Amino acid sequence: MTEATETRVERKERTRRAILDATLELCEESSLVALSLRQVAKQVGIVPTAFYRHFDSIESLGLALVDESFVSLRAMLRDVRRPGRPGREEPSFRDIVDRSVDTLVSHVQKERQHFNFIVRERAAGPLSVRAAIRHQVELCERELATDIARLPGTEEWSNEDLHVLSNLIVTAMVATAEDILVAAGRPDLERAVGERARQQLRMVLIGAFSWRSH
Amino acid sequence: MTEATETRVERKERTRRAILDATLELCEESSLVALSLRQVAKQVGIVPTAFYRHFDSIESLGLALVDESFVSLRAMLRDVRRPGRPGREEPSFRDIVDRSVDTLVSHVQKERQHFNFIVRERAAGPLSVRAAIRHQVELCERELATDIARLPGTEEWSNEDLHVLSNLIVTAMVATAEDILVAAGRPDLERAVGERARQQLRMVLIGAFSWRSH
DNA sequence: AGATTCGGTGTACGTTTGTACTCCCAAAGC
DNA sequence: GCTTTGGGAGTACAAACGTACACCGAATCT
Repeated sequence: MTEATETRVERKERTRRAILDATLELCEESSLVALSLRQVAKQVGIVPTAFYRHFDSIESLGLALVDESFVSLRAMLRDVRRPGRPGREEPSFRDIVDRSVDTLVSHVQKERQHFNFIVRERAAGPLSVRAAIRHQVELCERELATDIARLPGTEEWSNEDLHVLSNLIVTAMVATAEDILVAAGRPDLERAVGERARQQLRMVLIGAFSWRSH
Repeated sequence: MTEATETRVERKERTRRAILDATLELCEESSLVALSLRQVAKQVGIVPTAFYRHFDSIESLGLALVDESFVSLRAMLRDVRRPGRPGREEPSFRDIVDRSVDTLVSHVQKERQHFNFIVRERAAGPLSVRAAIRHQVELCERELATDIARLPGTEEWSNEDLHVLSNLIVTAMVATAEDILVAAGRPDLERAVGERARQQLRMVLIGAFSWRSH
């Protein structure tokens, strides 16, 4: 118990991780609802019934993966939000857009399995998993709305306006993430998707700001 | 053979329809990849092996449903595109947006199963089904791009610009369709989703047009 | 040192799965 | 009227499924 072997919980955690990883891998070409407990067990290298020591159903496994995936996604959002170089005064829209899209693209590539999982299960997972993902995405929209509210020129937008805009942006970014996943491995395609996302984001922001100012 | 009984092909077509309908119904809470041939057969009321008389796999059944769903969706697009009253000169952006969103909302409600199927299988279906849906959506984007190109003020946009915009619009409309499906049965929510889509579309159009004109 | 906890194993069960095979019989073709 | 055709029924089977149960052995606790 001193330092070398926390082996009991340690080992359990290792198997748990193996289950999560195996599931992410198997989900790359299928979906949670088409996944059997036995497939997961085989991939992990444990006997089927041992699965229950960690999760009591595929569905609760899915909920754990949602949590994990959004931890990773929120880390990305923090990266985007991190203010630019301290010397600079106000980063332009263009700077914000460029950094945001770059962060999204590289993060999706780095955490491909997590994004793949979310995109897939968001539409087709077990009901509770879908609900959990919808909820998390809504939280992201709210966060983005408060970020936008801090931008100069948005002082007198209503909450509803803010949310309409952030919903559109999140929607476009989710779609971009999907396209990056589809384009995976073809660097030219990936760059095209990123460039398109940049243009779209700029367009949306221009539209939002020039609309609000009548 | 005169008129009363085209019964041979007629009957076959009837069973085929029953299979398609049963699949759409079963897919409402699951997904093609989690669907078994036997479930479908039971729902239809035929013996499992009879399924093969009509499709040689769940996957090809899915492809048939994609075709069928997009026939329905294209009918909607024709409705949107149908020009306003002949007397009127130029319908305003606002008119176009309002009619488009209204058409989308009512059509999604009327063809709930088809849209549900597409939204679900687009992300989680068998690979070939996903590819088929992506292809059809791309066709819709191209159609929309040529529609936009006919609008006054877009004369010197590049093809790429047109496609970036139409991609954004289609993305937003797909997301709106998803939200309508989630909101199904709660009329106030449904109206809110429609209203949000209207605002977003207007925003996007304003952004696109004021961006292009420097 | 002895008792306990618990992650993992092995066996066993009743279901459900996809599919191969043979058979049936009414509509279609001759 | 006899033959052909083809959608559907029925039987059959090996494989994979979720899960219940008894069991094991090493890390943990007392």
